[in-house]
Amino acid sequence: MSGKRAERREDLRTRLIEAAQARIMSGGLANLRARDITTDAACALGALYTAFADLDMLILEVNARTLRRLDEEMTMELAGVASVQGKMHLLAQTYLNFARREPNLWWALFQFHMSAHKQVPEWFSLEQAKLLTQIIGPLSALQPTLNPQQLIVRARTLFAAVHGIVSISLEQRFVGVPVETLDEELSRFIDLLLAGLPALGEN
Amino acid sequence: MSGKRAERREDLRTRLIEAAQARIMSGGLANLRARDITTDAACALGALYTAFADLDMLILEVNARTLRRLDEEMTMELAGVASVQGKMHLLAQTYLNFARREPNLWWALFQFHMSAHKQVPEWFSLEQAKLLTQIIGPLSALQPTLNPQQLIVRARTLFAAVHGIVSISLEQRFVGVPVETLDEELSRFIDLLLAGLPALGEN
DNA sequence: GAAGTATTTTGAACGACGTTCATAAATTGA
DNA sequence: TCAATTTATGAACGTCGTTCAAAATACTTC
Repeated sequence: MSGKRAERREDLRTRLIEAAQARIMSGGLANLRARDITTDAACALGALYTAFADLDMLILEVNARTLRRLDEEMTMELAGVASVQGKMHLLAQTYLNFARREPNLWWALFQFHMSAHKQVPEWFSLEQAKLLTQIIGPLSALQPTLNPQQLIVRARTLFAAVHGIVSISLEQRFVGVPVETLDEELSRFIDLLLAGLPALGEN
Repeated sequence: MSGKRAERREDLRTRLIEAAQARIMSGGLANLRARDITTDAACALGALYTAFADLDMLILEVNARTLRRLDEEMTMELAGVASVQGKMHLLAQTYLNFARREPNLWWALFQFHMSAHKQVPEWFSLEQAKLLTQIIGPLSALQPTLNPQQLIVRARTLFAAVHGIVSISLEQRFVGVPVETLDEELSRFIDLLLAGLPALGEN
């Protein structure tokens, strides 16, 4: 029976992913070690390379999980909200809260770059695209003249702006800037976007 | 004569910084190797650690140079511009152009995180703060009711937003989003900010 | 169920990395 | 000139991701 084989193999993959996730969560991507992961997952060092092509691919799986959880959380939060303004505020706040609650896993999403010339798998790109879809919903109401392609570009721009604000604040890159007022500052920023986006017209 | 000593020491530091800068420029921070740097600088491997505490401190020197050049470029570009709107547009465009022209050096500014529990030196934080100052100038005209501390926070927010847009676009994190229209998209975004900031009032 | 074959698991070994340090070379002061 | 002191050197160390021959396990056939 080859089902047993696949089952054991899948179990190993799951253990490795969960061990890696726990390690990233507690120590950050920079302190992730193949030997620690395999020890935690109770398997040999070499076993990692029977389940994944290399450490990068394992990290990518953890990142995919993180993206999925972020996406689910946004879907949950957005469920009971009717107004476009409320949705936009909630998307930004949920993003900020997620980053604050799980900073290391969130950081891993962006610290990670595919090494050498290996391509990011398509399934991961699709996972990323789902995040943009969350924004496109309310955005299309604010800028109804944009076509689908323009909506994607605009959604990416808005996501990037919010992400930049959240990330530069959380990593405390600039000294002497308080991190406590970030919620308020981000909310003001969304207000600014909400006020300005309709005026952008067909662009 | 101890002047000779200091002179030779400073010469070594300069050679190492320039070698590291060239290596980062051509291969990115991820492919920077201590052995490559010392070979290029025509000194022994151990010499690096007589001139700098470790590789991180050398990278920090390169990043400081990059920050200075970016700051100088913005000062130059802003020289002949009178209108607040023009200044804001120019700051964003200059930032984008710099990132496009020297992507690896620009990336190194943000990829780099001080390892372990070592603190970023004060002289580097001051160099970073100068970037914000460029924004505070025109910003204070747009929001004259903000006090100096509020201006710093707001300037950081605007910088972070623009940086997020530039970085996520340039690293092409989201597939299927064209990078050609980035200038136009960024300019629209600045328009949005310029239209909305005065309306934010005293916040 | 035993024997033979195929698959999987293992961890020692490899090469590359940042960093250190005993030693060699160079410089200084008398 | 020569001893004292400072500086430069690169072999060696510990750690990392990754590989691979060998051992262990699973499967097939009789």
